[in-house]
Amino acid sequence: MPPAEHVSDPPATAGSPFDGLSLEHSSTVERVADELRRAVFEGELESGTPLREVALAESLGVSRPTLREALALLVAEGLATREPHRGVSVAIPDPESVRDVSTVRAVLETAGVRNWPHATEEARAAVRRALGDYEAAVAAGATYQELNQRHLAIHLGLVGLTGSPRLVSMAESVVAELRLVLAQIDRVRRNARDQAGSHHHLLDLLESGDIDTAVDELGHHLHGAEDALIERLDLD
Amino acid sequence: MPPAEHVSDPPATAGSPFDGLSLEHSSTVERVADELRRAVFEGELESGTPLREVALAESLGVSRPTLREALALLVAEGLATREPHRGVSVAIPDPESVRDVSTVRAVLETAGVRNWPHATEEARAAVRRALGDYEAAVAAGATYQELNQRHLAIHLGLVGLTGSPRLVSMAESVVAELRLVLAQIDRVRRNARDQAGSHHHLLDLLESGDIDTAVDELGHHLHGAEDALIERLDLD
DNA sequence: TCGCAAAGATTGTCAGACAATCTGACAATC
DNA sequence: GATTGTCAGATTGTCTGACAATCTTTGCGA
Repeated sequence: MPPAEHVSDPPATAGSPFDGLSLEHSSTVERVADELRRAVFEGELESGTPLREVALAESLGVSRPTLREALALLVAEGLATREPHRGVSVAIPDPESVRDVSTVRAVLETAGVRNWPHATEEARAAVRRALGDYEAAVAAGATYQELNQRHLAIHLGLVGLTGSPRLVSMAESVVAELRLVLAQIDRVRRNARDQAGSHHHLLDLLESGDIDTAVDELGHHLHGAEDALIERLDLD
Repeated sequence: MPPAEHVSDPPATAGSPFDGLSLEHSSTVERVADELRRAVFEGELESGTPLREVALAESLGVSRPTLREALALLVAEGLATREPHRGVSVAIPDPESVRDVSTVRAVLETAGVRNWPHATEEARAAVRRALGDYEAAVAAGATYQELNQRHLAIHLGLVGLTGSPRLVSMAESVVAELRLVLAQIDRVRRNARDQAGSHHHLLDLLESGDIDTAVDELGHHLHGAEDALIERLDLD
């Protein structure tokens, strides 16, 4: 939820003596939420698993109110669902929500791509960097989780082209839901397709200024991803 | 926050004997959050007002943990901000955030308008109804608050044309921020311009199938609103 | 007047408790 | 045999009270 804390880097070469200082958010509830997210994204918690308050609180060494706040965060992010007097459980992705998430991605990312000519150079550089990192990870044979994460980072970068913090924040939210879906799908067979080619093509189109074709390409890419996800989801 | 509860109506004529059953959500924290939102939207709480936990809890007759959960909701919605060890206070709208909210609105509402031809008839009817309600309120000389609310309902209806619950939910979030801004601006002089003409024109364009012109019209409308808001915000 | 230490206020977190509600099993009734 | 009523256990929703950490303000001395 913290919408991209750092913003203004120190003036390039200056190199303030304080660089690796982030002082982990001391908020206990944030740390608990992070741990829960991690567990969800890594597939340690299966969809539908009830998150019992007392057990979890004790297991994590925090009090129940603190854990409840963390759970509320997870619920707000769509990673878990709460039913009155029945507690919170890990969200169970259904085809309908996958379709909706894809719709949202299409709207947000298309807006970013269309804004490529007017985006800041920094935002454009971020997209190039994300693509480079992804390709490097592919070449290095990274884990499927890292590939998924870097892949999604590219798409977040596209939304970043809008220059709108709120749109990026919204994109982060749906991407989190997507990571949940991916984690569940890949719980057993953990494979992440190499999609570097498609993204590279998209970036080439943008660099050459052919925005309309880029939008089409993005649409196809997202549609394909949506179909693939739903198909695999239906197998369970 | 409840993202459109009802979804599947009973099969048309079937009509289960239980129709008007909604049994208000009894959750205390929800009721507290509702009350706080109301107070913010009605301008009873000025921007920057610190929301002291003990005082508020006592004043509302709830315990501090319960109030804290409600505050967390407000913060998540962007209606309030939390600073570590300094507590929660009513968000203070700055020009930058107004600009960002306008950007988000433009993206979401444009997506809806572009989808007009493919939207469900129900979604289209909702837009017509919202516009009708707004015009009726104008004619009846309703309060500025009701006018604002009905006006924003039209724009929510536009986003509804996408058929995406998540996009609508996101739109609701930014609209809430906008209501906060409006409440603060109109705290003293409470005037809401009559904008029925512009919206009617937009709907006419949609009905006639001239989507591109409608998108342009929407862009102008939003841009004008953004400028007007920022101008008035700077006066304070 | 300015800087600094002590006091007060406020938040972050915890522990324990109780009522309301859900779940499931079993008995009672039609 | 199926529906309904009842009960025990488990879990959540909420409250009370408390304590340490931190922020803000007051007051004092240079």
